[in-house]
Amino acid sequence: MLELAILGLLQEAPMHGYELRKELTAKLGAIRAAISYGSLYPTLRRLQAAGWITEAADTPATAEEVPALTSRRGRVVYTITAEGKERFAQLIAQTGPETYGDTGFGVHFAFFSRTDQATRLRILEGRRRTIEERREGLRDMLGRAAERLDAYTLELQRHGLEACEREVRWLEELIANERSGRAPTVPNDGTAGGRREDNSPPPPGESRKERP
Amino acid sequence: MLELAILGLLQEAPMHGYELRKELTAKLGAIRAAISYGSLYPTLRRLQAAGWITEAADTPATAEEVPALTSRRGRVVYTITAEGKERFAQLIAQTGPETYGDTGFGVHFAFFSRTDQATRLRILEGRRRTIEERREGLRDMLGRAAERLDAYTLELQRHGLEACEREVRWLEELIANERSGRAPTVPNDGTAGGRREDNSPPPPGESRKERP
DNA sequence: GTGCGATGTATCGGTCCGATACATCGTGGT
DNA sequence: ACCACGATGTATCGGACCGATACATCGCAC
Repeated sequence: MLELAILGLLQEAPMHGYELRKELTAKLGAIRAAISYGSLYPTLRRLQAAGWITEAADTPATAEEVPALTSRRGRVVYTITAEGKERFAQLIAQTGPETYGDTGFGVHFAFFSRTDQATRLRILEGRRRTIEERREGLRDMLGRAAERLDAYTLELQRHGLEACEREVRWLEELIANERSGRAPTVPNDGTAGGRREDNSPPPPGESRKERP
Repeated sequence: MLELAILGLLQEAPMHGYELRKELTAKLGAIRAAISYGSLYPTLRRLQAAGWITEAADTPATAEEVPALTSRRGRVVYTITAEGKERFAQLIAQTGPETYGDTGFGVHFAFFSRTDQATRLRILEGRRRTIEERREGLRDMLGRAAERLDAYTLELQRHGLEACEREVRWLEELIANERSGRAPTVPNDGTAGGRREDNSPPPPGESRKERP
């Protein structure tokens, strides 16, 4: 999963590790907390060994002018290679069980703008299937096995069931949208607030002021 | 996390691995898919080495009668020890950042019927704090950095934000309920009260008897 | 002038997962 | 009478990922 995410991000611009982590956190913030360096750096090493990215010290071209003190030491910039782009295309196009799990789906979805429509549809439907199954499992539990579980566990299941139902509805919408031809849900104009059409009552006083 | 869950389950009844996994999946079905044997068995080994559980072959006492053919071979039953119960009490009572993450919170919550009220409250509030922070991060993203992200990523964030808001509301309810004294929430029909004959006496001034 | 938070790279031990292997049991189909 | 198949059941291995930790630089506020 990390491999896919890194390759996808480096396709937008070369970056160094710290930056990569920040972008990763921004892009995947909805599904995972923050990528650990303990996985990031080894993965970068692995990608480099496979020839999918290249590593270059970030010494400015005018290095001789400020050689020692301000030398920006250590900063290592990673760039994706042609083989890396190929690898990304291969990873992003392939679907399977691991694509439908929470993390896998999230990462794939985050790169939907680089995924062709047929694959997008396949992933959305596979994810829906997965969540529907989880939902049915929870329904069964709340029905048949309810008396075996204590009230807290039951409440947890109930909350999980609700989340499943909600996600299925969300996926339905996305699938319908996808089939109708238009790419994303609602296009993002410059007004930065996402869409609102169902709920979210309190917009007013929020017009972005500059710093006081 | 697995350690806590296993200790908690074995406190209800001795079990063998397969059964443990099923119960684990039932109890934690809302938060994780299914526990892998690749983590279950090594953890069992670890718990046994620490003296928190004991292992016993499930050969029936009348084994001599049907020695070879129907010998139920292999079946290994694990039982929690006194030290194990102590360890569980210690684990269930301690709170910290890892208690507020998705998995950690779920496992702790699933054993709330064995947790004293003060700890329950502390965990619920910590979780709420964590989700609120995640929510703020997503809000910022959707506000400030919206133009830097494509429509699909934005939609993912929006969905994540909604989930955060929903969970915060859920937690508020649980906290209010907890403060008011009644143990679990009372969801749909009010008949969800399935309890087993647990003994959870240790914390004073907490344990709820079922007589109003 | 100095402490402190952000930037930045890197490793280590440990937890957990997915794939795989293998054996037994009951049931139903042919 | 046979056996295929899915459930039950135990177990290991390689790999992905995390949390803690260490260390060094930079800008800036006090």
